[in-house]
Amino acid sequence: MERKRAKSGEIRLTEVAKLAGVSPITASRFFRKPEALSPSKRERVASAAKELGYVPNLAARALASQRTEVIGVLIPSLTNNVFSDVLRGIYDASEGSRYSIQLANTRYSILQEEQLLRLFQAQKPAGLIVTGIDQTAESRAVMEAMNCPIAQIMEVGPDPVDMMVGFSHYDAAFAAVSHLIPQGYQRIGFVGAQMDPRVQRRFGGYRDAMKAASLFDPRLIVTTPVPTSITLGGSLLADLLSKAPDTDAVFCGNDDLALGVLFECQRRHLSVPEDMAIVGFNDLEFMASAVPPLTSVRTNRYEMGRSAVTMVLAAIDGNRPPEPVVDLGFQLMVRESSSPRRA
Amino acid sequence: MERKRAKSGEIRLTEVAKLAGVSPITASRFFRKPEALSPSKRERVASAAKELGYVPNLAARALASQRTEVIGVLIPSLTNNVFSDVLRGIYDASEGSRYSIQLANTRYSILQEEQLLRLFQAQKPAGLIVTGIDQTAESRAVMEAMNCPIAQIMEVGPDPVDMMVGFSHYDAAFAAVSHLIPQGYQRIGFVGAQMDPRVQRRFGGYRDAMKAASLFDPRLIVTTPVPTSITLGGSLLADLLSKAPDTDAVFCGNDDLALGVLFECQRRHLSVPEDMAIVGFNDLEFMASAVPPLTSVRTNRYEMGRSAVTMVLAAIDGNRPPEPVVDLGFQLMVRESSSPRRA
DNA sequence: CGCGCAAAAGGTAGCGCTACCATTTTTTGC
DNA sequence: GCAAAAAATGGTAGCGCTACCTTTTGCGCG
Repeated sequence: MERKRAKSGEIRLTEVAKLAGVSPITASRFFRKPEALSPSKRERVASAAKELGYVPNLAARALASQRTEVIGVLIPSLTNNVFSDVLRGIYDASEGSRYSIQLANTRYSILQEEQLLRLFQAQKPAGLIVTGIDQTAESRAVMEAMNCPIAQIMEVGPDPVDMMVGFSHYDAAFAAVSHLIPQGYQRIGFVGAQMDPRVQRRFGGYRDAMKAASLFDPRLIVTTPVPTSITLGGSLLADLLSKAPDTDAVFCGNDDLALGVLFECQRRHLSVPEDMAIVGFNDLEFMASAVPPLTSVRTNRYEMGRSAVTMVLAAIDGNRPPEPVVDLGFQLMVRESSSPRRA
Repeated sequence: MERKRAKSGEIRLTEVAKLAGVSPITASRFFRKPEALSPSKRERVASAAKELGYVPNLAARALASQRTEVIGVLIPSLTNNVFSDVLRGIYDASEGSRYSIQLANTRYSILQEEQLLRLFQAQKPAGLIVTGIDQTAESRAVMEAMNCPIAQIMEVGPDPVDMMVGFSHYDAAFAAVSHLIPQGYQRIGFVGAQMDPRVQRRFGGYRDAMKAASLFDPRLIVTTPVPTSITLGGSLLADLLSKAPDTDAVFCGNDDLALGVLFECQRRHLSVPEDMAIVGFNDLEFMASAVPPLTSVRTNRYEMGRSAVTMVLAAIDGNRPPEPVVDLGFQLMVRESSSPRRA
């Protein structure tokens, strides 16, 4: 009894072709370029496929055609609301294209990122979207070897691997802090968590804006590598106030911290902005509906995801954008929490 | 000039085998079962692979072996914080296993879900995790045809496709509302958004708890199919108060709405809980740090993701759990926002 | 009515890997 | 010290699909 390799038992393209009375290659074309078939054959293949419940084998397709219809996406966190907006943009833009998104989570670890990139490499994605511009040399080497369009998102900077869509966190933070100063605030604290590269650049903007106004004081700075959360914002404000009780404003590394700071102010019966101004970063949805509404830096997260995919898809089709680096900018949303000081 | 099919140009296993002086199949084994090689060959293959920078071709592997090392995950939303916790559990549990997660977003559409399931089917994942228990008949048929372990998460119910990890949204809502009543609240409103199946079951719990106490009144109910947000919570409370100005408590379909309700109360100078009690659902991180702290129903989201993956992985290895349906329960977190009424 | 050309369809030969045996080498038991 | 069992290795033949090229068909036109 001849024992041959077990077949998968699934319907194959050949069976569909046979039922439709065409050659396998014609059936194959039906799924890839239906307009290349004559209407009669198209009809026959379609009904044969439906009758048999044919499901194409993507692995076989990928192997034979040497390409996949997958776009890999690397993001550092799923918990952070910021990325959910980026992802919405990514998913929306990929909708309708025949590409599907493969998401991976680096957890803010560049080593994890390196590993995931190698995993993606084995998958030969048609395109790649990675977060940030601080990859390891090894990661860069892998990306450069991947031979597919790559978009770095969230930031802009020199020396893109391929394409870039983002904005300057430094400039945005600089603008936010520079807005507070003429409003009459002097003892402006910085609270930051996670301290990933982007938060560090925001800190840089804060520092330089403060120095430019001769207001910089290291006692006004409270940071932690702990992942960000709303609760953490409260503790960090408590720390800040114990170090610098005369703090009259806080620039927060992100909006979650800002909301935590607001709650802590409420708990301490500090009124905002009279006793304490608050400025956040990202302008998440709740900032406008908090009481009082909180000032923040609006960033175009949805659009960032959307453009990254659009650029990658265009590049796959050979239409590279004229300018590989796109700066989407930011917008300071001034609200009651940073109103001019009356004192 | 003979024109043959273009090779990918990448290093293949054969090349690695040649350099290592072993047969291709031995090299292949090195990557799948290294302990089956003698130490000397293992060493030689390893260094050959490294020297050539070999990257395995996953498509070829999947085609030849008839399986993949991918677990498909279908969730309805990326924006909703609830799922980010589930996803963390999923990613954490898959870490270390050789399986990778392929995430897809149904956007609360069962038709989208159907389509994505078909896409997954073509990929032959080793396992599948889907959200909820309300799939279309067509979706169920696809899942049953997929011949891989499947876990439904977020809810428990009768008739699992395969396995289930969740809790009863009905019971949780019933418990939350039943807690409010003996505290002295009578005119307890319900605000809900999105109104996906789980929120509808929460509403069922609310309704039945209210009816059981003879407090049910349709004027106390405000819902919208619009996706949930914090801001929306404020508008829904406004609607509720215009329909039923004597409302003295609100049970919110989720925590975002609850926070929005809190902000709206602050805006209207209604004190919580004296003028208005608030109860949310899910117990997101901010509930405990809000001012006042907000009562909510804690759900084991992280654990849900973790167990789902653990169960699927075990099932892949042939170790099906004795009980296919796991109820992770819930916990009512009573906080100041639902303190006993003084009036 | 045959010619030329484009469109449609088909044949062949892999894509890079692993399942399934068969074979060789090493270990073990007595 | 030798047979039997176990471990390590190799040869062969696909997995299901599509690239590449060739052949057939359809059709307008002189």
